[in-house]
Amino acid sequence: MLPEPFNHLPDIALHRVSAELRRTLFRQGEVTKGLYVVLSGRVHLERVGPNGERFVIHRAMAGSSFAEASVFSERYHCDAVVMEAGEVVRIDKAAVLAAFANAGFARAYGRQASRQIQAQRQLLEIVGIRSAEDRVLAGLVAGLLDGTVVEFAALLHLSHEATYRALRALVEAGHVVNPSRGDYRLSTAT
Amino acid sequence: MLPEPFNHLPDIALHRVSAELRRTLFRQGEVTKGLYVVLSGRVHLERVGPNGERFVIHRAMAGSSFAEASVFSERYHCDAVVMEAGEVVRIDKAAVLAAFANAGFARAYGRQASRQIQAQRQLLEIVGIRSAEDRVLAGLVAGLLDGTVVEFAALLHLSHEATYRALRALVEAGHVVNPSRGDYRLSTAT
DNA sequence: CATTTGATATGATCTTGATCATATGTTGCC
DNA sequence: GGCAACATATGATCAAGATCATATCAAATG
Repeated sequence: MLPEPFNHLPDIALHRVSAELRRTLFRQGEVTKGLYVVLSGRVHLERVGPNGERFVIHRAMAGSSFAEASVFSERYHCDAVVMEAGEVVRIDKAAVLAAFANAGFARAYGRQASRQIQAQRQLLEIVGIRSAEDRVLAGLVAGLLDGTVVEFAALLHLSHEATYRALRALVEAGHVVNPSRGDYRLSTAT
Repeated sequence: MLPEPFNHLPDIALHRVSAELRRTLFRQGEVTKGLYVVLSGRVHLERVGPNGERFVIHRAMAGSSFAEASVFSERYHCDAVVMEAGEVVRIDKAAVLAAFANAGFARAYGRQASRQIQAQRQLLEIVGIRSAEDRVLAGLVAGLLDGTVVEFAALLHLSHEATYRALRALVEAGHVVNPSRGDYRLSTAT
């Protein structure tokens, strides 16, 4: 099943695409067909610099969509390369454009988009915090530590070593409690 | 005039709010009234930690909107504080929700939102690049240097000194040309 | 025109987090 | 049980960028 809001769309608009490792799904400059949803695997969006340098613009993981903006533009502005084989679905741009006439779809789209924007803004502010300790604390307040510390560290753009040390320092400062190995949470007291 | 897509909305939905310095427009936990557009001045969204630490979640500048997600939720999840006096407009959530029934508004919203998401994803990837030189180069490729170098540096979460040095190094390496003081652009040749 | 403000630019120093290394704990698997 | 893979955890070293300092240049202001 597709994630919101794309589950509102008719099946006719969906196309399973083969996503074997290293395959390029579309290239910068090509005419847009639509957006994509990653059901499993990973896809990188890359932009090519004037001298051929490749920059990763986005890493799409299972459950997320990419190239949403292509629905509103003529040409893709980056390349999409499969970094881990999996299932990927393409959704026709015409179908999405048409679906905006449906208020249910439109609201679902708006809800998803505004939440994502909010989350990204927050993350951008957090990764902008210089001090590892402050950054980790902000990440905790934002509720970003739900999986492993390693994942949390990657999200914060910190090495996991620095993250462990910051967590330890926060525990010693009394801001965080560490009830058991690998379990960190904000201390409610003081 | 309001920025897209909010210029599609009827005037009745708009309310000018007084935005003098330090004023709090809404607080975490309050019932949502709607989203806001900053016409001039600056507004910070702040989240308060369990021990009263304040974290900036977002800095809304002239021409941008904030609290868009409040349209889809019951309560504000952060505080909004005016950091620089200016003109701020509130837009009723009911009006926005209703406007999604209008395909023109819905598409305009979708276009704006998807572009913003794309831009933020790209910025998140760029600020995640450790090396100052690579980060600056990626920023240049992304076309982020349109204003001053100081603004560019802030966007990249780099000190402006480090940014100037990276630009100098890129010029010396032949990746960037510096035709005149303060003017940097990617070199097209080799 | 003199002054102020902010951007550009670069040098010197120092702090901090990246990196490398190592050890233990936990989980799943055959 | 033994092994592999990975998360947790912490120590040591080092490089890179932050910070502080200083100078020049440009534009705006009175």
